[in-house]
Amino acid sequence: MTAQDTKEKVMAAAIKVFGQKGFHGATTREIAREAGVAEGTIFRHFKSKKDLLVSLATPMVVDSLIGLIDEVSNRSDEEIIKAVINNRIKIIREHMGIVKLLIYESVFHPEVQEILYSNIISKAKGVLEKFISQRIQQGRFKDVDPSHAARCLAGMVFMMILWENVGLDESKGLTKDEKITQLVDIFLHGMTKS
Amino acid sequence: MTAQDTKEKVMAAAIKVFGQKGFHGATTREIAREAGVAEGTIFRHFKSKKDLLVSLATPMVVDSLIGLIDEVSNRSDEEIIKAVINNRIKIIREHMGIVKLLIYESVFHPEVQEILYSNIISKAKGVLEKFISQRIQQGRFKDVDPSHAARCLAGMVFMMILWENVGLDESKGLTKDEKITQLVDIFLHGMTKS
Amino acid sequence: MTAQDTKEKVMAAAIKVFGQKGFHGATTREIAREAGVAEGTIFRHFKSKKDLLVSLATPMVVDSLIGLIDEVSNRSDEEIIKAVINNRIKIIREHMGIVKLLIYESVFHPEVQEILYSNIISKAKGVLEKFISQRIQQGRFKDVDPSHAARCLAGMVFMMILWENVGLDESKGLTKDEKITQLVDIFLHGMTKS
Amino acid sequence: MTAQDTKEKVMAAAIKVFGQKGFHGATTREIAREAGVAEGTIFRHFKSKKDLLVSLATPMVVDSLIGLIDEVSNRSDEEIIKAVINNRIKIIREHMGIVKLLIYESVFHPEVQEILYSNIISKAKGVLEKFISQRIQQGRFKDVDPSHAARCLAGMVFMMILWENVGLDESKGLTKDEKITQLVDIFLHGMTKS
DNA sequence: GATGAATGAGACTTCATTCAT
DNA sequence: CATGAATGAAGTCTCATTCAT
Repeated sequence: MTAQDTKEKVMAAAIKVFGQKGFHGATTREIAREAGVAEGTIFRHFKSKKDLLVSLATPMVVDSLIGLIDEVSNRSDEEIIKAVINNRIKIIREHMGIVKLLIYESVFHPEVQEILYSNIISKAKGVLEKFISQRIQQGRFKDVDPSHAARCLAGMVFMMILWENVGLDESKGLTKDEKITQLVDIFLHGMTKS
Repeated sequence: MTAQDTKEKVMAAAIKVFGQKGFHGATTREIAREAGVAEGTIFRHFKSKKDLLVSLATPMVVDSLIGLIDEVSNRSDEEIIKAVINNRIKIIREHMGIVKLLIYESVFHPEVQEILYSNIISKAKGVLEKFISQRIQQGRFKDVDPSHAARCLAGMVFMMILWENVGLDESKGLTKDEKITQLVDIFLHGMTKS
Repeated sequence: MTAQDTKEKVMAAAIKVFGQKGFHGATTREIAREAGVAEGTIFRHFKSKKDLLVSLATPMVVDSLIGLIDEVSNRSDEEIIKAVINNRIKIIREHMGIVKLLIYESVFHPEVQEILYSNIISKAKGVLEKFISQRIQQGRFKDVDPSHAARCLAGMVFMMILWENVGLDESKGLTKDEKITQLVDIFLHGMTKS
Repeated sequence: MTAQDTKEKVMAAAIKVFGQKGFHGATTREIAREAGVAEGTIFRHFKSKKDLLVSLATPMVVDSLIGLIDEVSNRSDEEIIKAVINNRIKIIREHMGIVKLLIYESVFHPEVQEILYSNIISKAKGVLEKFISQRIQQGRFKDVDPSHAARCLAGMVFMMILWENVGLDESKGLTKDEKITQLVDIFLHGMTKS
């Protein structure tokens, strides 16, 4: 077992326990137990509990977010946006624990917010923004603020996931796919009947 | 100074301190100091720190949410939705401390989530849903799931506010009003140029 | 409602609550509630919680303990001792709450011990001692230390009651009367078969 | 210094401080100071203050109580009973602090009562009961309830110790040995002169 | 005299962090 | 490097007692 292995075991355990209990709710004891190491070992690899939290925001989710648009750029708007959304949803679902955690803690820990924003959100938003800007320049989208529009779309998606995750989602009729289809349709063509 | 006054002072202080530090980050000592009472006094009025948190979710925001739709029902869709959104934003901005608090704490405290949902969200969503359902029946909106559509709109608004509040909002050009206008336009007519 | 009434209500409540929870386990709040008065009222009548405890040891049980021997002095030893025991048991049962309380608190509160001893026990023991001394002088009892003998008898009775009260008394066969009969028989004639 | 050593130091300190002040009267701070450890250390070894109390009832007194009768079984009744009593007295005197404590707390903590009864009292009483039963079967003791008789003897002894311990024992004349002799004599042959 | 809200010292307990092994 | 016992500051909460009404 190398030192790096130990470090990764601790980080994996931290994601799990932080994700379930939040930063303050989690104890180093529980993280250590989950990782199968002694409590002291954590502090060999991370200066403090907070340092451990911050370290989680850096490399993890980021890498799978990029290099998506190009592969699909010759399809229809609807297909592209759906692909982006599906990719995002997949990532968020896979990493729900840490995503919830980072969002939550970012409110109270500015450094987490900073990392969250610059590493994850700005990149994700950039992908959408670039796409929207293109379409506006091509005259195919209305002349709205691309950043604002990207956030509108992100907001719809995010709330959809939030709602599912809350366990209070009573919209019985729609499958996940139908929800995404309707959502994209609203974004592209609005609610008003032509 | 009546007992009720004291209780309210404590609640006001709790909103402030919880809002700044989060539930775990806040200490009863600081809340007491902020309220100008002894620490023990808090526990005359609230069984525990958590009870204090939960009590904040109950009466506060809820009451100003209702009785809005009827007054404006003979205006255009755009005006109605804008009115709803503006009303909601005003309320959220006024109570930003507690709203942030409740949303964030609801992630780790199921009872807060429950209260938040049943007291605040479900009512707010109901207003929108009813309106959307009407329009669908009148054949003026597409036949989407009203609950889902309402959540899409709410998501856009919510993320807009979130973004403003995070202090990372770099969208230079748009005033708040313009943002709402664009947002409602996207919701009603979509991104695609006719 | 006179001041004296209030004081007595508080004392009665204190006997009950102290008896159930012990001195430290009882709270003035609960005593006040049990007495149907405000918490502050207790301190109008008693300097402190401990003062309330001590006040309970003084007048209550004492008075019914005396004036017994003379009335029965021309009966048999067995009858006399049984009469004394039954009288004592009756009193203890009637006042079980406070008796338990005083005995137990006397372990950690010397002043309660002092009061318990001088007001209650010494008088009760005196009755037995005087009787035993008489019998020794008459040559009908062995020449043992009367005080010691009295304590032996008291110990037997006391443990019998204690045992009953603990709820772990598994001696199925014997009625209370038979137990007393056997006990007195042991005291008077011993275990050894003639 | 092993973990076990620390645990034992804490238990020893707890016996001392609980014994002096009672469960509620003792503070974990004082126990820690007495044990020479930090307050937090107590809670590494015991879940709570009450857990510490309960742990004291388990192993301590019990082990020295057994294996006594057999060694002396070919002596006279008087010698046997005296041996039992002396053994018991020795143990109780050695552990007076904890014995007082457990008796006291057992009144208010049912789990302590349970432990006290099943671990200590039932075993001690069993020794006596078995002996008395034997004698009854052999026709050497009267046909009384052995359990009841054992409690009578125990009551005499217990009150004798209690009295000594109270510091109010004014029986000047008798040595401890004489007291035991008289006590056993009363139990075996009663008060009545043959 | 009675009330009960307020007090604040101090109780028990948790937990991130250190350090000798 | 890893361990885990020990630490002690800091947290929540209790409760006897006071005092303005």
